[in-house]
Amino acid sequence: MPEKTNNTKYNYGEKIRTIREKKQMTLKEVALKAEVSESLVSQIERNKVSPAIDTLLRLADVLEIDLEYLFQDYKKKKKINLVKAGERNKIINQGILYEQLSKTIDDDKEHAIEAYYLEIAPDMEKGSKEYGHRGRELGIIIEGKGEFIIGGEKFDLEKGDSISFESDVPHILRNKGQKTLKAYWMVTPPKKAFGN
Amino acid sequence: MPEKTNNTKYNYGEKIRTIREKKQMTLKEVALKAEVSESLVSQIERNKVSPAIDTLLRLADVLEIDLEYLFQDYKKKKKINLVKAGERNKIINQGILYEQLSKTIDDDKEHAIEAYYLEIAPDMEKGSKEYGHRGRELGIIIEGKGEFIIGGEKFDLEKGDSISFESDVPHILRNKGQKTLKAYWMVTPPKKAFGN
DNA sequence: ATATATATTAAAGTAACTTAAGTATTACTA
DNA sequence: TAGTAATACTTAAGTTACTTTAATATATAT
Repeated sequence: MPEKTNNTKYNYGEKIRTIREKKQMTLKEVALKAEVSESLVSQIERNKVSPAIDTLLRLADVLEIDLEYLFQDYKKKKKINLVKAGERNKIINQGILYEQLSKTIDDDKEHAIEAYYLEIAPDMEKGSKEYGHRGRELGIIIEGKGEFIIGGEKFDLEKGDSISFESDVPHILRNKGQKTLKAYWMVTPPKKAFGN
Repeated sequence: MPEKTNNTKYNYGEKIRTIREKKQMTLKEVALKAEVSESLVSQIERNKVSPAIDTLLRLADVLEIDLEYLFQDYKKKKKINLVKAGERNKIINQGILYEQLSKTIDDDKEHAIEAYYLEIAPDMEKGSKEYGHRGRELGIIIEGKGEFIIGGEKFDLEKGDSISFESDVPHILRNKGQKTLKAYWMVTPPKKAFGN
């Protein structure tokens, strides 16, 4: 009869144990600081239980790690990702041209930077309705005149201007000129970095 | 007698409820997809319980949010950072011109993207000096011809090419043309380290 | 008013968590 | 070479609390 184990996917138990051992701390020591029982830490590290989030937060605090670390995929390969100018993947969505500057590998979006070259026709706009996506965006205007509205503020953007902001604040980029608005646009980290 | 509530610090319950309502999903719908009871979701959203991490992961998945979002501090100011074309901070270092595309605010290491406009004179090169710099970089060639050497591989770069890679792999960008090599360059700062 | 849908509450269940005892390893002493 | 003690970790049983089932409330609509 097989033993019960949880979360083979992330295996955060082993990660916790590894970190604890690197720090040369004992179960007792960690348990004491986290104000939980020594036994519980042992069980968590061996994936015997699915701890309460409060418990996990306390352990992460004691071990000085981000929760994110425990749930990130380690299949990540340090791939070098070259996209030639003529081979950009192009997407047209609602009157806006997106050219991908980093390849999207099929089964994942593991790029720490998602980058696009954008073309927005006159009077068209690019909006966002992302909730809870922690991250930051940065745009660089290459050509044309734009209007950027974010969190009640309005900015006029011209060639060479660059703007960066938190992704989860609703924002709109609108072409206010006569010509096509061209820009580079970057998002980091990509959406859905972990937790799926 | 005051009601029992957990996690006043992060208040992820309210966040979950807010996101669910924005997505116009019902408790039942979320519960069904996450394979937990409707009742439990209700209790979690009102901070009545400290859910198991597995439960929380399922909810995050259904709502398409990062766990991290639920536990980030909201004291962070979501600063909007506009740099006008003519007002870029310029740095010249070893024959290379760097123009900052995002302002560096003193106490703030929170910029997820550090961006530069680069100009490299013929035969000059830009190397990576910093070791253990975790994170990712992305470059876009605007003009000129370059040679990019990373981890034993060599790439020829031309106008419009973009390349991204892990920062901690030693790399060199060299101008191999007759004209000035122009590029945009982006760096994501490292996350909180662990164990070292 | 009846029905339907959404959210909360109460109870019973099950699993996380604690306490306490157990094993194993290491170290010290005779 | 034991023999004892101390340390680190695991296991077992009891307690707490998360989770579910089912009932109740509340609003909206037919």
